[in-house]
Amino acid sequence: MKFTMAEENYIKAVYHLQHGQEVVSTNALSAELQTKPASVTDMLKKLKAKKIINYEPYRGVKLSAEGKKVALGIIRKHRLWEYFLVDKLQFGWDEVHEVAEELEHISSNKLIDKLDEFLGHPKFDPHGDPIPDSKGKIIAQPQEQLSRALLHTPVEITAVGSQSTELLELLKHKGLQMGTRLEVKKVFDFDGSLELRIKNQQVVTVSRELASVLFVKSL
Amino acid sequence: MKFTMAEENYIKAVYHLQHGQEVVSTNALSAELQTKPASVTDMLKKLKAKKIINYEPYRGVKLSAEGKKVALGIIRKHRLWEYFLVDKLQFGWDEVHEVAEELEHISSNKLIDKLDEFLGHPKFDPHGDPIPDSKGKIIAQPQEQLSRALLHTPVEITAVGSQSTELLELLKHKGLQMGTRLEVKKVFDFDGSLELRIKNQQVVTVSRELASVLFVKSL
DNA sequence: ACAAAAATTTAGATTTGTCTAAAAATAGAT
DNA sequence: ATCTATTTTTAGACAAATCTAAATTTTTGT
Ligand SMILES: [Mn+2]
Ligand SMILES: [Mn+2]
Ligand SMILES: [Mn+2]
Ligand SMILES: [Mn+2]
Repeated sequence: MKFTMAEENYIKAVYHLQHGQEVVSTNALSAELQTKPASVTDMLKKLKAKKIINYEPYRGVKLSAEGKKVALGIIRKHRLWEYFLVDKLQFGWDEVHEVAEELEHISSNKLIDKLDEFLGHPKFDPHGDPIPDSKGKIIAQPQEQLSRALLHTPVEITAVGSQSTELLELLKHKGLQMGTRLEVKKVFDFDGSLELRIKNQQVVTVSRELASVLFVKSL
Repeated sequence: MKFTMAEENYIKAVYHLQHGQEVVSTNALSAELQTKPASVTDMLKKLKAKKIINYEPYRGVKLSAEGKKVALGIIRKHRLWEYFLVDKLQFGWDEVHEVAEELEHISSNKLIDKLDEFLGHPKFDPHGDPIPDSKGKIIAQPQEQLSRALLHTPVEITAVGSQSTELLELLKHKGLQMGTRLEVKKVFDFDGSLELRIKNQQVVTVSRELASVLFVKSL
């Protein structure tokens, strides 16, 4: 089945918001997509008619099996294009999300499979998020939040929990990026802020908010 | 100024149809874009309001200076993406037009300039058409039709005058492509068909219609 | 259990891009 | 010069995606 750009953006948003949640609310979609709740309701009816979502009025929404497949296809495109932009075109990892937001809607499947091959079948995008394969299989990575990491234990940043320019600007300023190695020196109970030592470098302080959207793995 | 996908497709169509012609007719646009003449009229009013075209009812349409700039920007994107698909992703030159038709609408200028650099600033697309530079400058290639080439004179195919699958299928079958060297052995007055000797290879016959959309340069 | 608050849906309108059918203008032929 | 055929525009309608305002349903707090 074919989908419009608007439909694809809704499908992807339901997928992202569904993580952890049982069902996704109209308001959550409205906030995510920057549209009014009334517009969301209209689209949910349409996607229900296409059997992409399970939806009952006032009861929230979930992707159908078919809907999950479609979502993973869009996410695959999004992340492969992001990888391309950073790896081949030398974009900064904080500049690619907007562009990929458009590129993910190019319809050709042949294109995306050839791109995948050209890039060497990358497993993770520049933000550390796993890239689904052509069958829609995705690596479920056990994500450990930096805010829960053990003290004095070397870890490496493997993913960030948001693509907002604001977050990426802050990370760049603090000298943090994908693959940065560090350890937590101290956690302050008053505000939840953390003091980190970046491998062989300076000590930086990060807020509770920041530490909760940074994911790490132990080394 | 920003343009919708539909607007961009109209602007590009006017540019292409304008070649040679003084003005472009509503019907010509209707045929090129596969829409009804009434729809074309509506869009022409909109583009006139945006000062992209010069248009008077019943008098035909021409691009304004601004419109030409916009058209060249879209064509630049289209041809760079075609080059990328053939050169980096190993697409056949007959498979890229449809995909580029979508990719040309990705808005980021930074993307297209970085792509240009990545590709090594190519001057011609896979069909032999010149690629405008970032300022909109385009090489005006003196195109010599094969149907007008001198007998027994070695020439090289430099461009094809259409992107239709039908044409490209025929060329593939005859063993003709960009850069193929050949000479015209004979022209038959009855139907305008030509007998060609492909460099160091077999002799093939091509119709008048085919010879008129193949462009060559003398060697 | 019920009233108030919050969330969601419905109703009706708008924009964009398209269509069909009918009217108007232009071009072509005698 | 006039009639006819062709081209083009206008008028009115429709689907997609959005909005605002109002109605409805669900949730929450006492
Ligand atoms: Mn998108
Ligand atoms: Mn990403
Ligand atoms: Mn196009
Ligand atoms: Mn081309």
